[in-house]
Amino acid sequence: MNTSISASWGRHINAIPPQSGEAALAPTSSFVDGQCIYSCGERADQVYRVEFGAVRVYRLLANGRRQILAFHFGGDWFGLQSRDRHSLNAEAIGVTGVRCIGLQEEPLCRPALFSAVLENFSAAQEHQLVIGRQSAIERVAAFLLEMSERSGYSRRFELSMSRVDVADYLALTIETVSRSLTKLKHRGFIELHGARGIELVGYRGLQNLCL
Amino acid sequence: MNTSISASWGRHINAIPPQSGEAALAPTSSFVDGQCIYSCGERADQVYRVEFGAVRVYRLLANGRRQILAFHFGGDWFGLQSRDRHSLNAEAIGVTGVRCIGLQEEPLCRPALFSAVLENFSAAQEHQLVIGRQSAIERVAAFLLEMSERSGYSRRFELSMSRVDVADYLALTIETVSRSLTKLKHRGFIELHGARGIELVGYRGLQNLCL
DNA sequence: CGCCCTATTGATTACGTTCAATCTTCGTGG
DNA sequence: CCACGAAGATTGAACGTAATCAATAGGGCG
Repeated sequence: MNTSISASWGRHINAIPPQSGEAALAPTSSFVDGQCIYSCGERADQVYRVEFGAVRVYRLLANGRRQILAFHFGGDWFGLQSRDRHSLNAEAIGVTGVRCIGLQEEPLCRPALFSAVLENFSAAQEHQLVIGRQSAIERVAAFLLEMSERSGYSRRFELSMSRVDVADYLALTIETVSRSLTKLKHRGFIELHGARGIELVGYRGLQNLCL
Repeated sequence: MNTSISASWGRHINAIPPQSGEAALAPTSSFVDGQCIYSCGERADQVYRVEFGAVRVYRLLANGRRQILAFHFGGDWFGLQSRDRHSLNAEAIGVTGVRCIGLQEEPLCRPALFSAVLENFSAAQEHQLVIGRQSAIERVAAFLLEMSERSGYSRRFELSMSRVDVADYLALTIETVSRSLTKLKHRGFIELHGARGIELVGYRGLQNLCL
């Protein structure tokens, strides 16, 4: 059995009106924490870009197990699928702004979209490596480095997601994530500032853990 | 520690001359078992399509651990990267024919390529689910169903890869793969015919295992 | 037929999960 | 501003699954 999933909000209704210059192609919608952006089974006729906040893309398995496949942050494209219906769910993490672009307006083969998919693909492969062949502590170290990279390689940053999300991203339990963080702290690689604050003290040490 | 990796062959030299009709755009090369098609660090200026045989795409980690990210079979495109250099290795499994297409000749945004990437991306995500949240026996069951699907949903087929490859694909050890196969046999889901032959007796039972 | 490589099976160990209890953090209201 | 409560996070103990180490069996090829 796995971590229980907090109730998700219903779908979003009120879209922010399109901003001048961007015209009707790219309306921005705002979502609250946990709100669904799209869900498994829906038609996949839009592609999305995170404006602010963060997004988790995940799937639920029969027995309640959840796997988060990716986190997306400002500037990231997401929601592209090979089939015409979504096979995954996307939810906002905290207050999040998302720009939606209809695929009929947007040529599917636009270079920007192409490289966005390649980027997503590449990230998925990297993550396969992490969850496939890394130990718990190595996964957490890799995760912290990834999050640091996403905040412009800063030494000190705040995680936008809870331990449950981290665990379901790394295919671990929250307990193991917590224990691994504690070990990293004791080894002098990181400092913890509250539940979300992370400071990377031994950046190089963390990198050595990951390979 | 992990399974030791058999020595790989050097790079391929003698390409089969381009076939009439396909012109110089798509020369087909033939590879022997274990031969390298491309390796990590090389320039990624080509995209490939499997003509016959099979291909494994993998990465080696520092401590000798190997993760196979994908198997590719006849008709599959592979080798597309987000950066200009390969971050992975590709090797032939058995005698394998591969059609190479230079990216300068081929517009990167060609619809066929786009959907090929989406297909690869989708497969990578599915595999993330399997190695992230499935038990050993569930992974092996999922693998057998995947291989069956790749052979046209046939009930009886031959695996093209060894147990080591299966293990490194499923992020398990060969012993665990072997034990899981034995369990599946004892439960009446499959029959084993030699080391490579698989017969799916309880197709539905296998599917129930995977979700 | 015999050898070597691959696969299977067995025994033990180690790592992460599970179950359970405590502590921290953060939001709310007095 | 502090006290309270609830949710999230940490820590602890026992358990279970897969890894490891080791030995045997099977299959393919000379």
